[in-house]
Amino acid sequence: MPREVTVGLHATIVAVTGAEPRVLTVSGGADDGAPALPFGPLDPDRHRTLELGLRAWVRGQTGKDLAHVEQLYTFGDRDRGGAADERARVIAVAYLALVRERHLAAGHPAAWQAVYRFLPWEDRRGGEPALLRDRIRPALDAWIAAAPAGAARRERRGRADITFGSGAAPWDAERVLDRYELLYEAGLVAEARRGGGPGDGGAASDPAGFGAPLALDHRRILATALGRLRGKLKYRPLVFELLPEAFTLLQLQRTVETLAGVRLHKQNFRRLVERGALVEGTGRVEPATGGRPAKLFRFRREVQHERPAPGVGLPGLPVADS
Amino acid sequence: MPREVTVGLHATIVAVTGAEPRVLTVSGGADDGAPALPFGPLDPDRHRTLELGLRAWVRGQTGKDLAHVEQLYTFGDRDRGGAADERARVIAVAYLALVRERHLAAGHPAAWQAVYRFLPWEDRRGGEPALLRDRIRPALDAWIAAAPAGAARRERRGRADITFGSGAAPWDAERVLDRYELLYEAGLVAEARRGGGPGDGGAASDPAGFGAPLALDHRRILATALGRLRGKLKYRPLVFELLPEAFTLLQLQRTVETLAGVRLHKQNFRRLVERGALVEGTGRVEPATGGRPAKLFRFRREVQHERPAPGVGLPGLPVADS
DNA sequence: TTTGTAATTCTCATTGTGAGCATAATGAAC
DNA sequence: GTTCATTATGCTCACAATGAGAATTACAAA
Repeated sequence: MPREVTVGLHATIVAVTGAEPRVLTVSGGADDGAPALPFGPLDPDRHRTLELGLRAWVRGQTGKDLAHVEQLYTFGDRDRGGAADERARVIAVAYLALVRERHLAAGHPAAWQAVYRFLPWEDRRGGEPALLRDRIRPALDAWIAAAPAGAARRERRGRADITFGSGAAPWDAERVLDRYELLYEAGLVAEARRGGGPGDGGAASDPAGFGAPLALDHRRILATALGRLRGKLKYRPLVFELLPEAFTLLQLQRTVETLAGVRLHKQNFRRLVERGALVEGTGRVEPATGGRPAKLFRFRREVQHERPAPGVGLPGLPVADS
Repeated sequence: MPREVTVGLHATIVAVTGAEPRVLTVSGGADDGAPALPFGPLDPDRHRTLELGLRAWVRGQTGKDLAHVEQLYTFGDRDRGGAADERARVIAVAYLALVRERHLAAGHPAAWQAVYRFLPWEDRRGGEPALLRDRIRPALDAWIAAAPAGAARRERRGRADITFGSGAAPWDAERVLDRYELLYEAGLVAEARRGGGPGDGGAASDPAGFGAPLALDHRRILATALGRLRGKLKYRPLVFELLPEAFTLLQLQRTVETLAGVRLHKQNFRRLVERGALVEGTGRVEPATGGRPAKLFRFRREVQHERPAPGVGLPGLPVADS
């Protein structure tokens, strides 16, 4: 008898609070202790569309309506990081959702976690993190050297240079998934060492320094989500889904930086925002945040119907603030 | 008893021949006569991954191995353009595949069709097509005028301007899906008028001038594929999957133009290709194609490991050849 | 030889991007 | 009450990328 197929709707729900991007996780019910992304099964009888199905169970679990929702990717490997299920084949349709508040309905097993706990090498706001220099690059060098000399080794070297940046190639903030997959192939993230045995390398802490693991292939999904989010910031006004109604330009910039994982040049950032006519002043000012009071702005929703790609442009290179 | 879920793997197989992008279709087995994209069901027992499943049945059907394959989107609406199936909920995972040859194993019900038969407004190589000026824009104007005056109408106007271009917004070649969906909402494509009755508006010809329909939601899938392909051309060297081993720069340019649906400035195009070090000379020349003989080039596969985004840049604006 | 068609080389103006200087407006420290 | 730290805001400059086109070269066919 053929196995059945079930469809799981996975949500990567992202908010930004305290200058950190955070993701909603539930305590992992899987075979290891790692937290998991929340998900609900598709009810083929009740959910008219996949997205509506997702919204329905998220509302049921957290009492919140999702603002921005977009489909990310469909994962369907037979053994998605856990033990293969003998009874049913599980297909995971992953979504990215953005929410403003981090408030949760009380009594839920869900919790907000800093995204960079799971992908620490992605946060370069303070320059290249020591983790990258001291641990990841050496480990990658070893992985490269482990390949037979010649084309195979050059291939590994090239991939590492492109994904993690090097002299020639800068650092492409969007290649989040490429980087995670490279670390996975090199056997450096805990998930790669999970043979299927319970508790095998799946510690929720991060002793090795290569980021805390998530259940099954959920860290891959999170990497997909962060990469997509970073890419889309450039040409869609997504940041505003994460900000309060009124905000200062510095808040806006910090939120973008937080997601992009790099610092931006303040004056140029403002030039872009103004040129794009993305915001309009409210007339009010934010009472002193430590310096000269900042004007408060609100998002001009009309831009979406005015210009083709109204995003908060990320520059090519990460640039330090002056 | 809950309905079962089955997963279909849909392939948008694209090749470029005779200065036209073509897509592989099969004669529609659905409730109308429109052709369909080929697809095969996921076998949960035999296919280890979704992509392997797709490759397996494509190989079985056409005897060909796919070169480039990427996942596009997962469609799961209950009523995906056809009559709702009472027994099973069908989820469609759509893929884009690129192939070089258009040769088909003999005796197959598949056929290559020009992509622009289904999306005629997307081909602007000869300037804005008359279809757009004479039929689509007037029809859209009527649709806009049909909305209650005020915000609703401005919203429709804005969407039409952005997706189909206007004075302010140029023409964004990548917004293929947006355009199709707008035409669908405005009730202008045949699929939108299919109530479910057989033969209802599903004629394979194109009397109304809004493109030939495909079965179910397959034209939506095709639009997704073309949009993705156009976008990815810019930062990935995908064109070369569609070209022979050796080619002239004009062949390369024509292939890009064919997919992008716009003419490009020859000199600038060559500058981009050279600057990107995407190709290398073979030393041979193409014996006269009508003028001065052209050097033959081959793709430098190494670039993929050298630079982060080695694409054949599409310019922002469509520019006539000089 | 003339003509048509491409291939190839160069210029040039305009715009966009990365960086940095200078000035203004606050609250907190002394 | 002056100084200082901190942030907002305005302006300039160099340089790279882009869009457009002139000019020149190489070949086949008429």
